[in-house]
Amino acid sequence: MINPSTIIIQTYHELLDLYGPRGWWPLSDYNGYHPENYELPQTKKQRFEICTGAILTQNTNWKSVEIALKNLSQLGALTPESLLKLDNETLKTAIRRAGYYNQKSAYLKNLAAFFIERDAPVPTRAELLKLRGIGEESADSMMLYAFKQPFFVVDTYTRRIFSHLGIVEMKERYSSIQNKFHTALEPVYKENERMKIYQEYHALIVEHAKRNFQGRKTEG
DNA sequence: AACCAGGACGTGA
DNA sequence: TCACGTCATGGT
Repeated sequence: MINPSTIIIQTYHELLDLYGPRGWWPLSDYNGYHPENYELPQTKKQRFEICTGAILTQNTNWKSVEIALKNLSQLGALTPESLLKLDNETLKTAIRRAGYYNQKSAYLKNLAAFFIERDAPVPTRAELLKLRGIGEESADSMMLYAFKQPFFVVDTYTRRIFSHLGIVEMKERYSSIQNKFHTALEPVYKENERMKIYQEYHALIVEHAKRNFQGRKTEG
């Protein structure tokens, strides 16, 4: 029987050797990615941009999200307060390229209202999950990249790659897969390091999937 | 020309 | 709980 923890740890090092640090999450203030700078984000505005991107990128190409974010930025609407003031048609037009603009426009306003009402700097995962439009993956992306909390992000690429490696199943429960990664990596890294490892690992998985699975459905 | 992109939600079984 | 349809635009 394969030991999931061994596979998870080995694969992390292999991907890191292959691609190097990725510098997620991209921020417009830094002209995109920022490899080996784990001090970001530093402002509420940057955290809001990350959470906005997390919603816009749901089942959507990141290139399209960049265009939508740029449109919002040009409207000066990349803060919770300013985005909330946009009328819905303007907001929908700005994010049109990212698809699902009817739902996502509503999701973004909910998100903005949450950012304004909440005074504490770090929300809980459960609080994020209560918001419409934020499921488990988006919540973890926000916790990990916007709020620097140690939650490993499980996406479809993770399912594909590690089902191919024989340690998860495609339709396995999200929490079950996440637990395998947490269980594997918790004993190896201190809590302070864990956040960085989870940030890099998810980014490396996406990078690897983009290069190897994009445009074809065969895999090696 | 089908298929996919850094998913989430509502519904009916 | 599970399977399936829906949401929408653009690139390959």
